Amino acid sequence: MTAASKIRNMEEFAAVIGISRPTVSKYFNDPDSVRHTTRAKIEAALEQYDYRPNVYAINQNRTRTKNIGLVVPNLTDPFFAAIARIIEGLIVEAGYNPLLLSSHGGPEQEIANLDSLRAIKPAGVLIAPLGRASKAEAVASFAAEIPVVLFDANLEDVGAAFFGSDNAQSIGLIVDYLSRSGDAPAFFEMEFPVNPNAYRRRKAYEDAMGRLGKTPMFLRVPGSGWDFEEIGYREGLKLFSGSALPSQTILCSNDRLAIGLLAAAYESGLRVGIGETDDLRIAGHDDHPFARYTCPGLTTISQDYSTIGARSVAALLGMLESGERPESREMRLFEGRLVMRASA
Amino acid sequence: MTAASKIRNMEEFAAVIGISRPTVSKYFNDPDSVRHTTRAKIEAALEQYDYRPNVYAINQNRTRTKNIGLVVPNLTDPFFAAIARIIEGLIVEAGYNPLLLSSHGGPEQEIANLDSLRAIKPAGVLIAPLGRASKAEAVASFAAEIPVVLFDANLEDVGAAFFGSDNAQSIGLIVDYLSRSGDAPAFFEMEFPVNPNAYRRRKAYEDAMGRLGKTPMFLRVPGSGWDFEEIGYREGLKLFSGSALPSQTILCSNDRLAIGLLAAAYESGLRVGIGETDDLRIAGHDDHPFARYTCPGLTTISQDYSTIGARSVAALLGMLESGERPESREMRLFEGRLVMRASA
DNA sequence: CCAAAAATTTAACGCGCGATAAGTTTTTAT
DNA sequence: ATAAAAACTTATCGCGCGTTAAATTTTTGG
Repeated sequence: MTAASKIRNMEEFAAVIGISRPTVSKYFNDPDSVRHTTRAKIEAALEQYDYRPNVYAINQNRTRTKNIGLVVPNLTDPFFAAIARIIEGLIVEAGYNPLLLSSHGGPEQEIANLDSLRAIKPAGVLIAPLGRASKAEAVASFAAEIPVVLFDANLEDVGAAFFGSDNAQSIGLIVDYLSRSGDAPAFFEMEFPVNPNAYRRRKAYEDAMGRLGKTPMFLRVPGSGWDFEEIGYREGLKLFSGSALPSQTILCSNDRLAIGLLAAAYESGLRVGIGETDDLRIAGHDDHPFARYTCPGLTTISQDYSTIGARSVAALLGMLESGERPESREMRLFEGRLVMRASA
Repeated sequence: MTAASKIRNMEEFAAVIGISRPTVSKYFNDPDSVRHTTRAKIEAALEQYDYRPNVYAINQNRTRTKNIGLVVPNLTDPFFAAIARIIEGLIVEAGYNPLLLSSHGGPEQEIANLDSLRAIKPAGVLIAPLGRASKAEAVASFAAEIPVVLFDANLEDVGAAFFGSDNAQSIGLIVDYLSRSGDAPAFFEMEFPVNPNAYRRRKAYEDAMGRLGKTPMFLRVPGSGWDFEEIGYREGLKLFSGSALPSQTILCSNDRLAIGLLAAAYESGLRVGIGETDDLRIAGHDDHPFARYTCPGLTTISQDYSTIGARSVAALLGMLESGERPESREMRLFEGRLVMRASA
């Protein structure tokens, strides 16, 4: 376990085993490429001495490393923290080295992230773009240099593939549910959302209401940025103190808005829930990690992000291992699942 | 803006400017070390050609790089996500390159993180240890090799410095407040917490109650791991359906437990708040980003983590720039601030 | 046991940059 | 203007590893 003399480089390490350096080098690049007896010798030596190849020397002459970048819009959002964690695990499992970067909600940071990634010559990059705020050209030119797969939010024709949620399906599902079980919902959303999914959900809501022969009711509130809870709360207070609502059921564009709205309803003395005596129903979308613990628990749509993550990673690894980009851009949307809780 | 011929390395870059490579090299290591006229020439060329030094070649012969590791226990916890973001910003500001790693609540991952950090030869590392679950010896031996500053949770004598919250002060403050404004609080906590701060808070609660001449009332619930909301919720349901509470005021060891407990209270039909007609008061600790949006808003203690982050980074940078470790281990605890909301 | 195949060794180069020593040019101060 | 100081150039190593070609050894299959 303890090494008397510290090994300084691969040469010395090879020497103490009694194996040539090129063979050791081969081993580190692919343990199966050497005879199993020599592999055993090397691995035995690895136990004794704590030698590890110098990553900088390894990568110096490589045009591509074993690093995979993972860029998310905002790690402060538990939704992205959770999906990032899943994807990180998959990358490690595949023998690559994940590099997690958060854009903190800003397109400048997103571009800065891509720049730092360029510097480390990643094998590939997974990006959940900021969306509307994304400087799409910058991301596109990055994707022209380095294999990129997008997830969560799409940018038209950028990257080799996109995996996300089927907003049309999921919003349709929850509008349907809400309409069957009570009033058809009004749609609570920001006037100028940062995320393209928000626009898709708006459209999906409109379509779903149309199918049911009902007129869409929009509760469009001012506010920009990523402080969704704050916006939901602030605008909720206004809403509940003002004139009558178009519907006693409110579907929020996402859970974070709904969390703010629930707080506003509570503070306004409105009872939220599906009971006879309740004043209001509120539903969300995303199944945010905290949606279980709102008061009452938030009825919402659960995105299948473990599948989204898995498929995104698989698509990227496919490109890396084949060494070629797919002839056509793959794009898959996965269905959401209705999660019924007490709020609607 | 566009370069006809791609620059491949520093030699070529120096050639197109008409400057020698060593000078260019000097520039990249310290832009102020060259004459301002040559600096201007280089920076003008940087605009034209998109040359960037190969980070791997730069770091190959360095024993220390410009990388600073940042290890947090769990990025899924918005509290750590927020503090990580602050610290990241400070590191970038200082001209270093942050590397964010989450231990995902597990000591194995924490050690794995330290191992990956070792491979990139960081100048220094900031660690918020898992605490009780941390394999302290592993962290200590890491700190013997590489400059380390701990924050949030302390490990006895590990690292060059520790910055955290003064749990004795903050718990004292909120116990005092709760006692003055109503019943003295019972203390809701996990039986075997993962975090050493939890033990300090337990002790602080005991002391604070002692100072007030009251008998501590512990609500110790089973549960381990990091699913605090789940534990608070599950055990809260049991608590509220069982025998009478020792006090109508409950102070939770942290906000995430409180969030779960609030959900349980709501579901149990208990009204939480400071009003005459309310059944129960609940308070927390940490000022979790979502504490504003619970129903009712959660009274809690706000940790001064912008100061904790700033001091931690400053201490580490101090070591790096002086090139020597401080003779004595610095340890500072910062006071928490009472945040009064409707829950208590 | 022998030939063919596979694995390994030896020797050597190159990657992109940091670093240094000695010589040259430019700037600064008197 | 001139000497000293500062900045720069030229030349040259070395870092730790990947990679290759040719020579050698070991393994495999018949």
